[in-house]
Amino acid sequence: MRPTVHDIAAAAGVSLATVDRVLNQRPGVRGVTRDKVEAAIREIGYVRDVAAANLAKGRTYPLVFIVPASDNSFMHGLNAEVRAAVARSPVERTDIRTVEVPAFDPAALVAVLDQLGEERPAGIALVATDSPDVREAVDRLVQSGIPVVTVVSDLTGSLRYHYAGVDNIAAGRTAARLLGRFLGGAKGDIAVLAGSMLVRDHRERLEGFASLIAEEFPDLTVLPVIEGRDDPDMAHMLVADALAKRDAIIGVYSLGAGNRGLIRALKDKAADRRLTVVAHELTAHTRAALLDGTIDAILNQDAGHEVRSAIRVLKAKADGLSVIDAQERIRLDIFLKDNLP
Amino acid sequence: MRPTVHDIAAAAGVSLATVDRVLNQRPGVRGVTRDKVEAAIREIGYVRDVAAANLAKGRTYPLVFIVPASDNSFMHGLNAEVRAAVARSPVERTDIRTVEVPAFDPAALVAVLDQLGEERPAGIALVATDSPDVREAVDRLVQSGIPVVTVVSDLTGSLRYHYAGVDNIAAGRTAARLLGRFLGGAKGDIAVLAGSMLVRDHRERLEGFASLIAEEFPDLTVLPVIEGRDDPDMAHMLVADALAKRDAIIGVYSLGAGNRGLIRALKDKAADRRLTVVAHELTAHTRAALLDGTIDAILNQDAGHEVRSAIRVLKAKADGLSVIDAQERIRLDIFLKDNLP
DNA sequence: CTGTTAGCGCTTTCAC
DNA sequence: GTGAAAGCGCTAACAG
Repeated sequence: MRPTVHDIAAAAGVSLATVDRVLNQRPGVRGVTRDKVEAAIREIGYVRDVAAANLAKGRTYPLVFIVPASDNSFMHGLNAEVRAAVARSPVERTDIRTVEVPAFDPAALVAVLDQLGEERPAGIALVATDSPDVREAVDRLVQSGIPVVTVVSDLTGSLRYHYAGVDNIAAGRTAARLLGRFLGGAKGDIAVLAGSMLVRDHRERLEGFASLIAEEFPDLTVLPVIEGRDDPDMAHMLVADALAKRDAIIGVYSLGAGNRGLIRALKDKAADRRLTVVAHELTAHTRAALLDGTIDAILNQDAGHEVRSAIRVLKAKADGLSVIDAQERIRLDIFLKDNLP
Repeated sequence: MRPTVHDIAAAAGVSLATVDRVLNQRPGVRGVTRDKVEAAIREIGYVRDVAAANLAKGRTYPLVFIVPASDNSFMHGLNAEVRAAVARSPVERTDIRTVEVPAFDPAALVAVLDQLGEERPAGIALVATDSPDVREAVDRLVQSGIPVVTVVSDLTGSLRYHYAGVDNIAAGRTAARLLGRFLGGAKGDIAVLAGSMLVRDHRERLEGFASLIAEEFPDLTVLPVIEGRDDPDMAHMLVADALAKRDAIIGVYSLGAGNRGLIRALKDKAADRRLTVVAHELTAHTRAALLDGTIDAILNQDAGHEVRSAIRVLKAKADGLSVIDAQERIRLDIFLKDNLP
């Protein structure tokens, strides 16, 4: 049988209450007593039973998920995953609420964050829009004792506790190598479609992509980025336009969302020429396009994993527990036609 | 506040003990009473607090992990992950023991399985060697009430409860497409290195690989498979031999373990010719080879994920709980130089 | 500062 | 068949 608080109490010659105070670093214990108890804990090899502790506390953790109100499949998927987590929350002693904010709008995000500072939930997860104001708002929250984790897009330089998302520079580089190798030494232009350079994930993907192309595929030219604001219609228009104007385009890298529009534009052109295409985010649309050959490879981040990970990390933090690092690493999935889930 | 057993008892006008009997489908309750309680449970929307239940039961789950005693990095890694799980087990109310069996030896595996039938652990995870005897031994266990899950290599047609591993046919097809596209339409032979055709995972990878090459890359010829028994030295010898004999080899697919030997053979030949290589399993050796350009892509299964998943599934089964399917899907990781963890 | 006591939600004797 | 009561390991009032 594992040692319990009773064993510690007996070994240290104190009461349960005192053991509990030491265990939870609560005040009201003399230094000597504390030392005695701590020694007993160590000698006896005690490990706290978190389940029992949580049962006794009867506490549930109010968590808040802030997600952008973007009308694209990726964000819909992310929302669905958060809802699934909400459905599971009674079992997990969490009480999750979601808040929608306009996409790419730092001011709106700051307003929500500041308001949450009043509410004081046990933790906050957000898809960060990268701006100094947001960074400051997050830092205020953290300093007031509310742990914050970023999901999908990070906020480096801030005090956020954790980032549940992929390494976007690596993602860009991976896309570049895939595109370069699939093109097999051909010479030509590459069109890049992004959502907005305001979010860090998109900026980083572009950066990684451009640098690897420059380093290893000098015959390829990366054209100026097209910003489609993750909006299908806008993406369609801009890509169609680019393809019409530029005959030298032999490949496309779509690093944001709104791929529905991209795919439409590619199909319009299908008769004219065969492009090699790498896109981000597996959705119903990109999946179909991968299967029918319009897209050659899809890079993906598992939104479900990101949401579950963010929650696990926030909960562990609240419980003062550690997590399994490997389990919280969000990997970059590469999907070809053959390994779709 | 969530409804508890007390609420059910009150609503149904019975005692806690009776509610508990109904909840755990134990005998000793009249049909009428049972119905009354079940109605109350339904109306009140009760969900059992598993943590509390487990606390009261004080039960821990004895689980057994059977792993092959293969001397290659992948199996070492798998072993390490099992040990890590063992280290975590006090916290998770599991009591995990590992048993080593000789690799590719159905008889030895059967002996161990039969012996475990006596011991009656709460669940068994094994890396299956595919043979009718093993299948029967597993079926005997399952029929005697011990849930069994397969890890890494499956045992289809058996009564195993779950498989924690990748889809190996898809893995083979993915390797084929990657190799085919990287080779960019070249004509030549492809050497295939496997461990043994006795394990299902290797057979399936080969099958997927050969079929996709045949379908989509008719200019490539898949040579008869080389069986290196996942042994570095044996692999080295056989591959070196094949490369020396066959000048038309332009690509290599290594679908098993023992890549240390393969890499050595490839490096010996490095001066002569540039091969395109896809290998399975990310280890210190394959990682280095990917970075230095000896290997072009690595397909991987996350052993840590497999082990954790097997345990979660077994535990959930023992607790009568359900799992999050997406979380238990073991994906095929594709690593290029740029997205290594 | 320290100890006593009564639970958290569930299971499990042991009576009736 | 059914119920009362004790207890799993921990926390939280409330006394002293």
